[in-house]
Amino acid sequence: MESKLAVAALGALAHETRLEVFRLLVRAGAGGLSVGRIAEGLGVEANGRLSFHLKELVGAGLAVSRQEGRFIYYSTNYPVMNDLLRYLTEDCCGGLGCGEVVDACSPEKCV
Amino acid sequence: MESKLAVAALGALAHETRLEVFRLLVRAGAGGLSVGRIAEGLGVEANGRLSFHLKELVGAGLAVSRQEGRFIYYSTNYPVMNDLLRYLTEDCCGGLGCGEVVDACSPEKCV
DNA sequence: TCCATATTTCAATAATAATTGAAATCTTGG
DNA sequence: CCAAGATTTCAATTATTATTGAAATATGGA
Repeated sequence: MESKLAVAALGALAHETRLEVFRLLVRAGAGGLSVGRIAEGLGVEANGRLSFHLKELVGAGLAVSRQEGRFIYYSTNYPVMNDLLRYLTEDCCGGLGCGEVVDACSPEKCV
Repeated sequence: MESKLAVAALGALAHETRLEVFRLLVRAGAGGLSVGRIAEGLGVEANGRLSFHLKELVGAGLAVSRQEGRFIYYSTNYPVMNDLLRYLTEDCCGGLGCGEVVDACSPEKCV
């Protein structure tokens, strides 16, 4: 992962609402959630502000969206999330083997 | 970890210089690096700007500093780093066991 | 087609963070 | 104690990001 992508992703997460959205999506798994469900999960309205924050997460590469009927579903971009975590912990302690993130979450391994 | 602490930590990392400082410190391990060495590792001057960024990392809980002789050493705050990574991946996919960060780096386990 | 639900866009304003350069502090060897 | 290296503080300026509210678009069912 490039430094600029990581900065963009971290900047997107450095906001209370977006961080909660991200965590909600991580919990939701590969299927994701509609905007309405996200708003519900956060206890906020599905308004322009939420839409803006969702767009920011997508712009930073941390989420993807897809249209399904009249709903739009957002879901975590797991490969980018894993890249980001790896980038943060890379070569920890000079590579002395004290543990490094490989894949924090791989939805394809879910039961 | 509380949401506000996570936002502060992510905000501190969402900056090119600070992110590189953090990664440098992660690589350096528990002993950390003096400000001069950090500047060297980044290819910048040890000036007010770098000092400000280091203070930001400490303020966000991601690093700690200690004075040793006429040098000041900064090092990663590993427990906070691990908390942050756990916070981001918590209950991934609803807890279906697709892998979650436990401890990305535990310097006490280093060889 | 028309309506209701779902979601986004936009522009103005407000708030926060980054950069600069110069001066100040702190530490130890001579 | 003084000088030099190491690091920090501060205030002014500039740049970036967030919030608000209202209007716009898109979709599927009656």
